[in-house]
Amino acid sequence: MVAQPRSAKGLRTRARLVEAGKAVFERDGFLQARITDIASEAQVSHGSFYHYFDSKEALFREIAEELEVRLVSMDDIAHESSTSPLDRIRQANRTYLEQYRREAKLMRVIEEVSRYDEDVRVVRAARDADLAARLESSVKKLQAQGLADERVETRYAANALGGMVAKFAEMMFIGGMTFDMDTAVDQLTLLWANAIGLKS
Amino acid sequence: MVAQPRSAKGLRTRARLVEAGKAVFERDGFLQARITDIASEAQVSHGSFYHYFDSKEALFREIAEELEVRLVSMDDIAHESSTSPLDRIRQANRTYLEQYRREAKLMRVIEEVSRYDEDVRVVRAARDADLAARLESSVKKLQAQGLADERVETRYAANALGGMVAKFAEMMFIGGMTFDMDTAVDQLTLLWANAIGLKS
Amino acid sequence: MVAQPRSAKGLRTRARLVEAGKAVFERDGFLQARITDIASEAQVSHGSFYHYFDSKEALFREIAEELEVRLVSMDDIAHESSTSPLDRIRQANRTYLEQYRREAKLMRVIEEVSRYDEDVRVVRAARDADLAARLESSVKKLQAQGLADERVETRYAANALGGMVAKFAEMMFIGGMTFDMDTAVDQLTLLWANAIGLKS
Amino acid sequence: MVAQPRSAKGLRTRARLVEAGKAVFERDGFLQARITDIASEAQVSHGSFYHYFDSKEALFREIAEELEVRLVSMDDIAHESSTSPLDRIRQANRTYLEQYRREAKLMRVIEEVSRYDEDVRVVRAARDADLAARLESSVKKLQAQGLADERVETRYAANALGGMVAKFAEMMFIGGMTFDMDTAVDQLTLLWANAIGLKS
DNA sequence: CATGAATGAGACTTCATTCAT
DNA sequence: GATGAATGAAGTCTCATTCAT
Repeated sequence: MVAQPRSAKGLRTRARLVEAGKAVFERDGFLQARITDIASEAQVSHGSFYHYFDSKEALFREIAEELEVRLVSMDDIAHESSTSPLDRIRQANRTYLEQYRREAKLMRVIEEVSRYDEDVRVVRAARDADLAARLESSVKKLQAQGLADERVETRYAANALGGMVAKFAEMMFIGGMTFDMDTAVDQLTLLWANAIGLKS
Repeated sequence: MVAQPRSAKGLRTRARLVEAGKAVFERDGFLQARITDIASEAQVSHGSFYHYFDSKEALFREIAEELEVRLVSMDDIAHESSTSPLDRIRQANRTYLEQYRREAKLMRVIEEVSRYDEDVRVVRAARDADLAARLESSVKKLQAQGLADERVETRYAANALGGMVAKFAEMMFIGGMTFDMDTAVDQLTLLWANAIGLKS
Repeated sequence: MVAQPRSAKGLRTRARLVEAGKAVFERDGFLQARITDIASEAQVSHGSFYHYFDSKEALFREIAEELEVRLVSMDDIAHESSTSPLDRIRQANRTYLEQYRREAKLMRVIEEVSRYDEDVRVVRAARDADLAARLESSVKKLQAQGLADERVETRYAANALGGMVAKFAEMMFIGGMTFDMDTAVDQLTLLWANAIGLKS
Repeated sequence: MVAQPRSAKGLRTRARLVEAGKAVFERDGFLQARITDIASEAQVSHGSFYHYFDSKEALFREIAEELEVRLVSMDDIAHESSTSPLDRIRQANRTYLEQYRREAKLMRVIEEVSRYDEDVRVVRAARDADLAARLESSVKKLQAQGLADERVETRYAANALGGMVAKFAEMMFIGGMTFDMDTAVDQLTLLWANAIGLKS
């Protein structure tokens, strides 16, 4: 049973623990991270951790959720500024890769934890689902306008192409494979546009 | 350091441990699996495990490698029986999905472990790299024949499209999303062929 | 060291803590009861507890003492209104059982704590001793009047018979054994009167 | 999950742990006893404890059960050698007090733990119930032979008088009150015989 | 008087691995 | 080859109590 901080000081301490958690998780991974390390990184006693969080899992879930929320909301912003279909796709791909790069270390841990923590898996999957839903409606619109291949099943395509970008980002920023950012954006955009048969 | 079994009995015991390991890893995941469980599943005393394997990791690596070898070799076989480029792509996609389905439980654990065990990650990545390499040479050939979009950078495309299929399989067989197998094969093939601008 | 409250407000807060303590101890037992729970039950901050009590033990001792005082003092009242020796015994037994029933939950905890807190054990034993002392003088008087068995050693009898009633109450109200109240009073009285050879 | 020892050595180690547990529990009480102390008393490593017992509670339950079994079975033996009703009562009382004295330290801890461990409470209560049942049938028989007060309800009397002896033993051997053994036996026997109106 | 943040001692428990038989 | 007893490092978590505000 954890307490919500009721004072400014408590709020600050809690925030320090979140920051410390991020740093330690990024550095050591989830399993290797010890409560003790997180506490001392945050300059609080070991027991104070348990004022604010029930467990290591609870802290990680909060960090993961916060990241997911941030990524999705930034996605939204990105979309508004686009114009032509091709530009929108390019913009979305660039945004995705750049965000992934910025949070690559944490993404690596999220990918790890999502394999054995159901809560994190759900949060993680929600972002993919959200992305896929938007892609799907976008492809549908293009088909309706006669601008995309009619044979493409939108649900399959959205998940496949969304997965393609996600996996590519993972290979690029976590897997250690070397790709050039601009080329990556261009190529993913080209493959995507081709795949759905986008007519410029 | 473990001894290679020299007697038929030792060989059988070792094989039983591998089978037991597969069963327990599939059931409990890597972290939850305990040596004790594996040993008793194999009807072997707890201590005997260490006659044959250095550690839990060592056993898992062997199981993972064995699976990867099997998957890649089946891939090869699949390829020989194909004819037209489109059929070859279709056949490759179908084979991939079917193999993944067959070994989904173990694949899940491999995905898990590859996040924190470097050895497993390398093995896991090797398969993707192998697949990508073949895809790359295949796309190159098609471009040379004027049958594929010249703008496509083969290395990027191979990794992106290989990743697309891999990720789709994961969503389908581990992530719990519902897709129809035949439709999945068709759609992945369509997207792929479109993506590289395959001219029939 | 704690301060005695000097203000009416402090007095009320202290009383609330005592009430809350009783409730929580009755509900959770002594070991399971946490200061936090008692404080929040009393609508007081966690830290305020230590304004009024040195420790969980100190609070419990106060509660236990207050209860013991109540039981004993009510005993006295009961005695004054009795007439014949048999009636007095009956009345004492009934009073004891009824008081025990009323405070059964707390008695349970007192029995628990008296096993590992010397102070509580002393308080608890004092009541038995007090009761036994009165019983002893009562039996002595009866012997002097030729109304009770001369062979009975008053100190042994007082403790044995007092213990009999105490233990019976515990079995009945804490141990979960089913006895009828009126029958219990009658039987304990009969056994008691017989035991000391009371001549009516 | 604990292992049953399968070798003579294991059997010995387990027995050592039980002995060590008894010693430490008697010395420190249940709450103060630490696994570490029990293990080092038994000259085994801390972790070895968990080969044989799930927890401190599990070990204590075994010790308590073993004692109860021993007490009840010794009771049986005692009964066979008696002759007249009065002698049988005297013999039973003496046996009870002597056994209690012999195991007083452990009885103290059992009384303690039975207040917060349901399993121990049940085991503890079973002995009282067993004793009460035998007393009851004994009183019934005497009533049938016209040798005991007809007004006595056997179930109430059995529990009350059984409780009397039990409580007296506790006061005498745990509570620190000073009583002479022979006098105690005589007086309890006298009170008991009187209480049920035993006609010699 | 009241608050609640901070502390840290202290114990439990798990399980991979070693080793004597 | 096989057994299973023994080890002990390592880390989690609880909660009574203190103290600055």
